[in-house]
Amino acid sequence: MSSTPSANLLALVDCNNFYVACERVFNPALENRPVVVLSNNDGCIVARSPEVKALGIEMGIPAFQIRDHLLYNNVQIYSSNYTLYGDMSRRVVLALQKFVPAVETYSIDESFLELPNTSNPNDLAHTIRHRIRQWTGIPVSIGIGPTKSLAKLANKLAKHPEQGVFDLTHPPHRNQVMDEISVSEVWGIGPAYTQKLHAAGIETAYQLSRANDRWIQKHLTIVGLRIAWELRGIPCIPLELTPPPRKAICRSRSFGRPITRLSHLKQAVAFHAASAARVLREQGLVAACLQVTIETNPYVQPYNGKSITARLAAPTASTPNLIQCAHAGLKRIYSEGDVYTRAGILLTDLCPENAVQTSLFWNPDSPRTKALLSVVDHINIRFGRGKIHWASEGLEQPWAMRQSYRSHRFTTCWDELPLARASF
DNA sequence: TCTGGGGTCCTAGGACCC
DNA sequence: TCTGGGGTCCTAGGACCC
Repeated sequence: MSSTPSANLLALVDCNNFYVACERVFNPALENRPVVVLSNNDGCIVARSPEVKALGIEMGIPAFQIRDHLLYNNVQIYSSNYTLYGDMSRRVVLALQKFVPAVETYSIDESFLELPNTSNPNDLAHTIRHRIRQWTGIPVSIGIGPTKSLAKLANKLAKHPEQGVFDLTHPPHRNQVMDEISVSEVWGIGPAYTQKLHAAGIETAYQLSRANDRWIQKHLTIVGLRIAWELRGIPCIPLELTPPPRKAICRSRSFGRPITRLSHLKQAVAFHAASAARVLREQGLVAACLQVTIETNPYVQPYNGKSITARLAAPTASTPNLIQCAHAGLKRIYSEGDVYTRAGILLTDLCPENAVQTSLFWNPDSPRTKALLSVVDHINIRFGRGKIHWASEGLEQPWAMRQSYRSHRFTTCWDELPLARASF
């Protein structure tokens, strides 16, 4: 991991209502109309346009609970289209790199930038904001501060209409502003910490920054202490310009409909194992440990969730090996009669492929196996994911997730390019 | 009556993020 | 009928060792 001390000012660039913004880029008729994007399986609301927020529809609520409300208000509904959002996110980051060399991609819709000493940070932020909109179609807000936590807080204020950029660099102004902000708005302070802080009479971000270090560490651990220092303007969370090595790869999904048969669970588990194995190979990693999880509906009693962890005979990135291991685990935790709604795979104990001690007698990823997997990966990259897959992933896939309202993969799929019509 | 003490490693669970 | 998914970090406590 390479990290640089944040001596310079930092900016947090956050895409506004990112998933909705991506849909609007390719469908301008959605501008000024209420739009929501649903989670996988069309379950919950995960992105809302400002018009939807104005209707009082909260983030994260199950779509079925407000179906009538959505219909009545003519809200446009989209299934999540991560292929599209991932590609748009990549374009935004590329655009940011045109302005600043030090960019940390923090999430699909947020990046931290280290601002050059020489520039006027506010002018630069306004320029970046304007250009990102022009080049990608995505509106962004930018918060500026001497630490990541302050840049995050500034970004919240930049989200206010007509604002766009907000600067929390200068202490007297900063403290005054922080005293108006609830402590629950601070990055890293969730519901549990908020409750503890309120019980101690700490209500605002400013009060947290002034609280006693020993008290903070005792009740909010070292994590809370770092946040408090950051609010004082002392950098404790470094900018990470190269992503730290992955520690785990998880693939897990609710089913489109409940299933009971072992054969269907085997398909789903093979599908997840194949997907996780593909990520391993993309990143040049192998896994030594695999966990399989299956669950019944947690909202219906009796709930039954089971998982089992197995150590692989040797670290591997081979899809057939991982599927075999996952199936062996699945057989041990499956119980007939249960109605399952979800399955998942977790790969841990990851290490770089070239750092593995090979066995004299058995190497699961032999040159022959690697060549086969490489061909499979190349075909799927060239002709589209899933063009060929392992037979054990199944053909019918009755458990596949619901995606009733997905837009086209406009930027990554030849068959789904946007159409433009011209009339003369 | 009375049962050491210190270190390391691992895991589960809690808390947080987007 | 219908309730997301993928991560990280930290701590406490148990197991184990000498």
